[in-house]
Amino acid sequence: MNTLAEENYLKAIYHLSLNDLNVSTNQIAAALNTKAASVTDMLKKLADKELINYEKYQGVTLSASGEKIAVHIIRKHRLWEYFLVEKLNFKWDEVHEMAEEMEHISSVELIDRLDKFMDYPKHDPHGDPIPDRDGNFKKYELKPISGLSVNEGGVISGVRDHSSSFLQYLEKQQLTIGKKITVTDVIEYDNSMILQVENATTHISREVAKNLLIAI
Amino acid sequence: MNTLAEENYLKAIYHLSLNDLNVSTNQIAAALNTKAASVTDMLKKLADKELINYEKYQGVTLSASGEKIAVHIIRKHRLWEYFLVEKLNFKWDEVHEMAEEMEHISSVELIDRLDKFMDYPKHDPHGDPIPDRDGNFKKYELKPISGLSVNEGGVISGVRDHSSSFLQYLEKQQLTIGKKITVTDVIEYDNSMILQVENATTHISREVAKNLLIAI
DNA sequence: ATTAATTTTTAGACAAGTCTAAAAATTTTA
DNA sequence: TAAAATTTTTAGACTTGTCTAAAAATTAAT
Repeated sequence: MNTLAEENYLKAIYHLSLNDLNVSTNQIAAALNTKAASVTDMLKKLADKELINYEKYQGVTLSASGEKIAVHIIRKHRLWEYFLVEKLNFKWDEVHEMAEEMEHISSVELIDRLDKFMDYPKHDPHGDPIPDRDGNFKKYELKPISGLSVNEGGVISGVRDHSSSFLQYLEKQQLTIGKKITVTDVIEYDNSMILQVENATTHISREVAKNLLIAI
Repeated sequence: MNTLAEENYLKAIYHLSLNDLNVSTNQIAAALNTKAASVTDMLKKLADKELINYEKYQGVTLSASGEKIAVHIIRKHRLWEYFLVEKLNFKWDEVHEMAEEMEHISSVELIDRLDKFMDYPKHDPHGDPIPDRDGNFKKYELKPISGLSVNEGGVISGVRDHSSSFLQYLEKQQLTIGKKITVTDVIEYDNSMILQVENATTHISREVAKNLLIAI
């Protein structure tokens, strides 16, 4: 088995790999709130275990086995988040920290039974897809609302910022997963947007629009 | 917060304290599968934090705050065990190791909601009482079957050995929590016992009888 | 009541994971 | 394309929790 620290590094590298093919030491340090020197030390260990492909100064990618572990951790994280919201009635902005701890519970059988208990949910409370026990999940495309023009719209299906302050803001504006929105106006000056959300109208900044995703 | 190692020491000291007023270094080392020297080191740290009362060579007791932490960990352990058996359909002999990991999840709110979700169970799958959120629970008396004479009996309410081999054996003999038993014979030679268990008859060794508990 | 056996503590070492400060490599800029 | 800025790595140190070996304290035995 891998240590807690190793699991957190693999997960961070996985997430960063979605944006950049090669992940840099500094990116990892920022994501894990640690120092570049510490990251270099850990990268050597992960490379020794063949969980990453690492060449000095060139950044890293996950190996097949490293990615498998990362995806399994993400599966656990998202299933526990679903459990916390659907069974224990937490709000979507309250569950991330708890799931950060729970994702390290090791039993595979446990997580498979939890999956079955909840009837194999496909997405977590933030719209992120939940990998199945083999690590497969649709990496289906989402795009930020910021790319839409007037009269375009779609169904809110995910977020790029998982911070509780952002999620609380969305909740208050009724901008939650599954809601249908249409862009009614784009303010040229600051690129903010007026949205029609079911019966209501909301004005959101470009910053918010960039972090709010709809299905393509 | 306390580290994983600290939590495990507090829990071990709590369990050992049920049998002996003062817990020795060697007892702790045996319980945690570690060396006496390591235990001494940790006892100093716990004493610095005022979680235990410790005087060199004299063994330890938990302080009020140490006991509170230990009981809370036990609460979490037993609630997770209940969850695993009642919601995820694990067997009573399969859940201990998983609960050993889950008991360290820190959120108090999570465990209180889990408690509510399961409708405030009073006992875990092995008959051990579950402390409430304030740490209160009936330390009601159980006694081993080995102390019974012919024609005496009671309801199976707990076990002293939580090993999966023992639990599997009991399961096979139908000697599970809630079953009513009566001693029909005691073999003088080896102190083994013949039990009437509902419609069946079973012959158990003294070793088993000492680890199987009934309500007084 | 000494000696012997056992238990517990101390001393010194090691692995994991982190840090700061400085050196080396890479990238950017002029 | 050489100097400047940035990024990454190395070197050495610190903390936590563990270990072995040896010393000290306690308990048991003759």
